[in-house]
Amino acid sequence: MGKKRGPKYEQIIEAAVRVIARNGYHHAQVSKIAKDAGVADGTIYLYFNNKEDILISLFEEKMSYFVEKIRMQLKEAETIEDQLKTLVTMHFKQLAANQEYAVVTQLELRQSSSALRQRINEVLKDYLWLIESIIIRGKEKEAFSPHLNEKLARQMIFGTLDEVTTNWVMKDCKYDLEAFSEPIYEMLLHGFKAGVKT
Amino acid sequence: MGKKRGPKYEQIIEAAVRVIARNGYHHAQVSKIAKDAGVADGTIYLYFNNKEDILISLFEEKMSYFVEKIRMQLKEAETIEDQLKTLVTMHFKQLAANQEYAVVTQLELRQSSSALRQRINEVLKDYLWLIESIIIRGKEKEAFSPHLNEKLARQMIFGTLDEVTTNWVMKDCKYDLEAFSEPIYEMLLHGFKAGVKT
Amino acid sequence: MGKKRGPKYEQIIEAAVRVIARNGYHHAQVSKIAKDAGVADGTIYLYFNNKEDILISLFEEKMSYFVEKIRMQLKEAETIEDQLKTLVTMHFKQLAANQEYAVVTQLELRQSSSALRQRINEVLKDYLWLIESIIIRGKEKEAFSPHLNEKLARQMIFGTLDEVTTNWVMKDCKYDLEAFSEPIYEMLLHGFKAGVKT
Amino acid sequence: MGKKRGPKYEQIIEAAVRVIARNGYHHAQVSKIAKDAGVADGTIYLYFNNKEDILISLFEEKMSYFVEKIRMQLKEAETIEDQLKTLVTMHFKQLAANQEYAVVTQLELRQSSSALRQRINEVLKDYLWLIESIIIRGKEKEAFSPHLNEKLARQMIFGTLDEVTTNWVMKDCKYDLEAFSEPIYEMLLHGFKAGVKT
DNA sequence: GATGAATGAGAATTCATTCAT
DNA sequence: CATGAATGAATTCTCATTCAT
Repeated sequence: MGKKRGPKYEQIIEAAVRVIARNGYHHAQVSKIAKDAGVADGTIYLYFNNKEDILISLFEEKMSYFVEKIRMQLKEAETIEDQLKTLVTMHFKQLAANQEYAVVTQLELRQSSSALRQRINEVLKDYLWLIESIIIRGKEKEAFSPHLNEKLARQMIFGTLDEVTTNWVMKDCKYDLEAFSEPIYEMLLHGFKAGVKT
Repeated sequence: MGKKRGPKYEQIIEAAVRVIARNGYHHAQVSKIAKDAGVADGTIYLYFNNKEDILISLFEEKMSYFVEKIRMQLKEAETIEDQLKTLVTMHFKQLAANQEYAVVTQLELRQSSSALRQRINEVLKDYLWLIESIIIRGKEKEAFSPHLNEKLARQMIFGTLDEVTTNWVMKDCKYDLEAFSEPIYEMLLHGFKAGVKT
Repeated sequence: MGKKRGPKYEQIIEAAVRVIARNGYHHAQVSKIAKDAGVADGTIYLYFNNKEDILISLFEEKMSYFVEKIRMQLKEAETIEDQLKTLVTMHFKQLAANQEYAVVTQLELRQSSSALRQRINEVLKDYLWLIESIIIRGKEKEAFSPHLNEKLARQMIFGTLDEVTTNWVMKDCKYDLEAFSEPIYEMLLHGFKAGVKT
Repeated sequence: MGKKRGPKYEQIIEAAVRVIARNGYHHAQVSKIAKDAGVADGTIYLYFNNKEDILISLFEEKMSYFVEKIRMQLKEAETIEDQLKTLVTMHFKQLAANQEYAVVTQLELRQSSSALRQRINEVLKDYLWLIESIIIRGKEKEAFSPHLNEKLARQMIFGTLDEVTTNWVMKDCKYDLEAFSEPIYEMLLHGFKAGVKT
């Protein structure tokens, strides 16, 4: 049974990100991760139950930090508009700041079996809910159309951010992702505002 | 080398869709596909160069039909608004009508190696360009904001449609996907109209 | 059952030599031979029982011609010494004149299964016996040592000619094989003369 | 990558000799070798890079021992004549002592692809050079004809020994191979001595 | 006679996981 | 705690041969 935490736990996760980013999901063997982490193959299994568990843990670890950072910034934002802007900006900013991780989440981890992706989605739920709560508050405060379907609006936000980021990663991160924050924010905002008296 | 066309070519593609949808990408062995298609294993290789070629061909075949159908419907649409509406509606309608295929594209085929996904993206380009051309015409006809970034708008459309469809597939296609056409269309339209005097 | 003879019989044999020489034994598929011979795959089986039969027949055909040519030349040779000289010279001369065939016999056909090589040896027997008969006559005429073991002497002749030819083929036939006739003849002759009063 | 040596390295090589001798080259599957060696299939790949590597290693291992043994015996031989005699005797003696290995080298290993045989020839070079050096010394010491072509003489020796051994193996090793040492030695010696004053 | 589309058996290799030390 | 040697299941593709036309 994986007994989490300990210095090696982090080492292994970091090694997994590096190995997957460099070699691709399908060439990221446990033995490579072990070597990169500076531990023996068997040691991996003292910290994780199996290979899938490494990937889930990697995603959990990184994602909770990702969401936490956004959650904190959102507290600074006063209006709903500012919150939406903050969300978009922070999403791009964090992924642009960690391109190795971006490659892993946008491209490599998607090659995992559908079973694993189900579990990854569980981890994502926290973030999706954060997005949805902005929509809900936007409707309450009449900043967004009262007819807005919250789930669909959330899917539009996440789908758009994800597609834009994936395109950027597939172009080898060679242009400025954060520059898209403003136009994406604009389009989303207007999409949600429709019918609101201004 | 695969000499395409012939009745068995279609049989094998259809069998591949069924086998992948039922067993998942990683358990879709060539022998299973052959059996389901009612041909010998070796026969597969008279029509396809290798397993990957089956998947590419499957996607090409289905996707070109998918796009062609939308392209034809678009001709009926007079205004840009109608065209956007048609795009969204037809996208959902066709995937809703072929749930087995939807599972294959939204979930299973994404597990393919990055090499294969590169080739899948090539096939997608035709569709992406069709979407982008609607945006461009929309700007020309001043139906959409003149400041609209065409690529980003295209990514918003595709990202949204894809995310909505994937969520639907992951919920086992148990609700009505086509019902989302209207609200999604509305959000997208307003997102693009922004700043246009009406 | 292969009903030999007919123009295609020869075509197929010649095609087999060419295909094996160019592609190597392991890449000489029946379909390639058929194509090169300008007949359908199935036609091969009207003239030969199976793939092995093509190879055996090829060897038989070529070998009987090879031996016949030597046998005829031997008639011109008056002394045993001349006969030995003729044998060596003709062996090299014929292989040097048909390098494609030399590659096939010296390198490619040896990769065949031991079962096939057993049958090839059967075909060789005629030639081996021709060699042996020279030895025997040499002993009778007291040109060779009376203690000579005929089988061993024959193996020495054939082993030497074969090794020399194989080395030549492995060096891409790029030096003059026939030039070795004289020195090889000399060594063999003296090897057999040993102890004979001269 | 194969980390040679260790008790299993030897086990696997010995198993390969047995399996090939019994089943023939083409039926010597890796799994059979593993089973015979008493290890798991995968273990093979901890010691060898691939199947071909087993065969090369087998040949290297055995051949270097074979040559070393002859080299040592040659030191005991004072005259060139003794050396030639030793060479012939030891060649036959060692193969006669290990009939399973003789079958492998004389028949089975020759079925390998030309790529593999190229590598086998590399290993053989050491032995061929040992033979050639005897010829050279023989000429220097005027035991052999000064006109002797060293390469051809070497090919005569090796070709003869090889042909005699192959004939013996094809007759199921059922007569005494070593008994041929003397007559073969005699023929070779006289072949090389020609023209030498005695 | 001639065709060629269809058949289907057979094997090397990888890599997540274990467990004796 | 940590190690790393050993395990063994699992799958694509080739090609000699057949037989309906």
